[in-house]
Amino acid sequence: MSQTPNDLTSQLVDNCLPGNSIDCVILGYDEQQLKILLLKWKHEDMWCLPGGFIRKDEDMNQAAQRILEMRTGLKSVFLNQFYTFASAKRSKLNTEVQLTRMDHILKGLHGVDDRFIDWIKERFITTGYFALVDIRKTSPHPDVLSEKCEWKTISSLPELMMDHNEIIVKALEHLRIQLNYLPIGMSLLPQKFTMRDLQKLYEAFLNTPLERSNFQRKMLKLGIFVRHEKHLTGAANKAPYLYSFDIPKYNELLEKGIGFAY
Amino acid sequence: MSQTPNDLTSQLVDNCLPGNSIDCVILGYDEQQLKILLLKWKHEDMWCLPGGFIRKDEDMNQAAQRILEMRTGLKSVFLNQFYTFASAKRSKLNTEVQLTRMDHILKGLHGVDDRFIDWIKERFITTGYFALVDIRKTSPHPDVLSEKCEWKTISSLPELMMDHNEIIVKALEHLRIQLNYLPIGMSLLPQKFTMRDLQKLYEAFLNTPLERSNFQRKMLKLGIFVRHEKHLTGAANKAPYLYSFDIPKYNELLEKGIGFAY
DNA sequence: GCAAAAGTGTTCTCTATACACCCATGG
DNA sequence: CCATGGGTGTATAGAGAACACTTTTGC
Repeated sequence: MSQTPNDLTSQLVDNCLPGNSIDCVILGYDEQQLKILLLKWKHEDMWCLPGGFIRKDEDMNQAAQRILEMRTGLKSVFLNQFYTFASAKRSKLNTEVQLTRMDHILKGLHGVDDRFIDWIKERFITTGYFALVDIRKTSPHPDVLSEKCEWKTISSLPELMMDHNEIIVKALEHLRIQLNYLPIGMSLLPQKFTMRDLQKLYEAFLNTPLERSNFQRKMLKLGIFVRHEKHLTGAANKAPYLYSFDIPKYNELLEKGIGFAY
Repeated sequence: MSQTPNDLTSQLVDNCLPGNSIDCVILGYDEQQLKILLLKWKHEDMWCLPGGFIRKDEDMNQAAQRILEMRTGLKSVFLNQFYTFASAKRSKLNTEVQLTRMDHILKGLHGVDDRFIDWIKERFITTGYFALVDIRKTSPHPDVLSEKCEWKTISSLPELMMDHNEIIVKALEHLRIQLNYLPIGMSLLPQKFTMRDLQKLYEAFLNTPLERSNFQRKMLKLGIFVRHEKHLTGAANKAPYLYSFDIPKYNELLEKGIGFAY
């Protein structure tokens, strides 16, 4: 296994901050369900959040953007830091079996040597970011450790590595509390959508059904929508209007919070 | 300058995580104003947030509690992590003059050697915590670098070291967004208080005057208060009732958020 | 009695909610 | 013309805002 200045060891051990990492909870919405992008390890039924490390000359927020772009192909989407996980034992949450497998996978990679193994086994503090993306615009790419990168429905997530389940729980908690200040509609829906789409999205977040006609009226009264042509679905019923967001007005309103109760 | 196993250098360099620190925005309320606890450096007109480092075997949240207790004497108060500051240049925000002074102070301390200086000059990622405390219960203590530890009114803060002003701004932003989910009344006021006290507190947060009679009615309707005896101030007017929080009910309501608009 | 602040009442408006009704669409 | 879902109307109850009125306290 030849060592070049570009191999994994030098990329990480020499160029990244030791003991600090990033994990991304990337949220999407499709088929009326909230989904999270997860990675599956090579040859193992072991899932984890997309993550990475911070280069020595790089802002952590930049690093998170870089990681997000590598996994989704997306630039400039909504991305927020939400919590830093730093319990002393978090790297020890893996079982013996998991550790052995991890070792095996790592040693099979090109450019990994003992220096790398020592580096990665230290205590790590990881900062969680969450992103809101339009699933249809993403093209998921696995990283070197994984063979799959897939959207998983939030209500049926697999067991995850280390404390990654906890990280997701915390992300969703933050989401709930900040809901009124987050651009969920604009980030998660395609550019043009129906009021029904938007309602279903809110229902997914609030986990409760909302009254159709009141939702429509209250939303439109906010004055943040542009109405477009009607959308003929081919179904035997009245065609709904398509809407998009009036972005300046949307952002202005977001500052104050977009509150709902219905 | 003798080196013992208990000196500053070994306490920090050998026992703490490198490159990671903690800064605390400790919020109190007194004389109808929000205040933050700040430290003043020895011999210099240079202020900063109380902070510290994480021991190698210690959870970061524990470390924050330890730091808070050292500066205020308080255990078990409301303490929340809110953001991790990790721009690549944040340690380089100090001016040349500040750096020289810092060097001078550090070298004057017992148990500081070159190893320490090298350690402290590396890039640091700092995690911000904010605490809500009852000022009357605190007894502020300076740390080794500082000669004063004082409450400063939020509307007239001094210039702070590095990015500490930015950290405070971010803390207040988080506070504003999470306001309805934070136990501000219970944490910042003394155990017994009047409705007027509570109103003034909310006015300080919301930065807007509220209508007295409506505030009182709406608050009491929440059903989270216990009414006590009247409080005779000695002033020539009707004496107000004292109240305290019904803690179980208060916590239950907090989960859902205590919303205000008045 | 008077001033000041606490406590309670009243009125008006606005919003949330529930549900009724009509409209478009395709079979 | 019927079933289905979209769009609009309406009646009622409750919340919020403004302000009037009464009560308590010390001088």
